[in-house]
Amino acid sequence: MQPFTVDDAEPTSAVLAVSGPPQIEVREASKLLREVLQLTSAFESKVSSALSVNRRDFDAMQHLIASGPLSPSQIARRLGVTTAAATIIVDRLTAVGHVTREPHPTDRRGVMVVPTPASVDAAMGHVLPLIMGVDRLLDDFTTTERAAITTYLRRVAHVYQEQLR
Amino acid sequence: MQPFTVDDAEPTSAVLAVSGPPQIEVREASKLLREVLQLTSAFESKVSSALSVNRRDFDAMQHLIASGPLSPSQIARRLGVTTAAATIIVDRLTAVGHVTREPHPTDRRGVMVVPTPASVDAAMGHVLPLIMGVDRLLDDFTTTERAAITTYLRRVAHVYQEQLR
DNA sequence: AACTGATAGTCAAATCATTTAGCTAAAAGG
DNA sequence: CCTTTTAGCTAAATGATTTGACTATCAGTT
Repeated sequence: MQPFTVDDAEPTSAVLAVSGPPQIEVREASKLLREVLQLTSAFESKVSSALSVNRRDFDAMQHLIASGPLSPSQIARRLGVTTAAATIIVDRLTAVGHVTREPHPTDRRGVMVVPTPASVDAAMGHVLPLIMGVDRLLDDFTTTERAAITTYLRRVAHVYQEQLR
Repeated sequence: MQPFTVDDAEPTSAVLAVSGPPQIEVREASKLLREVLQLTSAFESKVSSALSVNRRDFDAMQHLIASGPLSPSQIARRLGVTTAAATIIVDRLTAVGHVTREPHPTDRRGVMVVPTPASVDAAMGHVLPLIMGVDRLLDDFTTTERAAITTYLRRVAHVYQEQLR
């Protein structure tokens, strides 16, 4: 059995759906938000294998691309792993040429992990169409609609942050 | 160094931000969407450890809770792992009492993995406040605003699906 | 300048998670 | 029946992460 088939066109055998899912009723928008979450995960898996790295290493790459050079400890903090793990992640990324280790200019203990331009470009090639495609959607809405969408998302983020403490 | 600190109140040393992040300009909403994605991941990690399971096993639980009893192969398909991995996931979930293995009523090869009511309740206790908190946000918008939000999310999902082929 | 405590990065060994490959039993379709 | 497919499992191999060192450096005290 190989992993990663995304179908799930399961018959589900509606007859057997005794003790089925508990019915939590939420609105369309809430369901769609959840769906986008799932799709993101699938998308990132796809890009990861396109760049020949595992999900975790790609996650590190995303941070490096979004924020520029980071130290191994910063990477560790952002990914929620130990610094030992970060060392190994940087080892793997270095091995495939996605990053280089540069000496930290002022702290001689430190290391700066710098994404290579070629890899940034490669990653961008996969990710930009999505980012831009999503951003362009906003053009089809009126100013007030756009404002509502932004406010909604800001509040969603806020609810998440609340629940995170 | 322990994992999972969520702060990242890094000084970032604005001076050193030479070769900084490439500036891809997108609108507020797009950034917020990305932020919600990150927060979701943090939230799920938190709930996972509250339920004493790893992220993957919690992912399986989410599917079981959302869809009701599933076979190990269905779990494997949904998580994108091998059926061997699914066996082990179900082993671990069984060990901590989150699921039971029941014989499939009609297929004697098959197994139904059933989430235990207590664990469903426990998981719901963590997840429902978030789900409901997010869904309630919609009440503060007008009908047309709500429609815009829903349409936006539907289209976002669509763009993701496009990029997934 | 010399001490102390914290921080940065790494390594080796142990632990945990997943895949690969192979196996048995049962179902499904000629 | 007979063949092929499907479901689930196991054991061994591989991968990934943590734990617990250890060294070098930094930053603040005195």
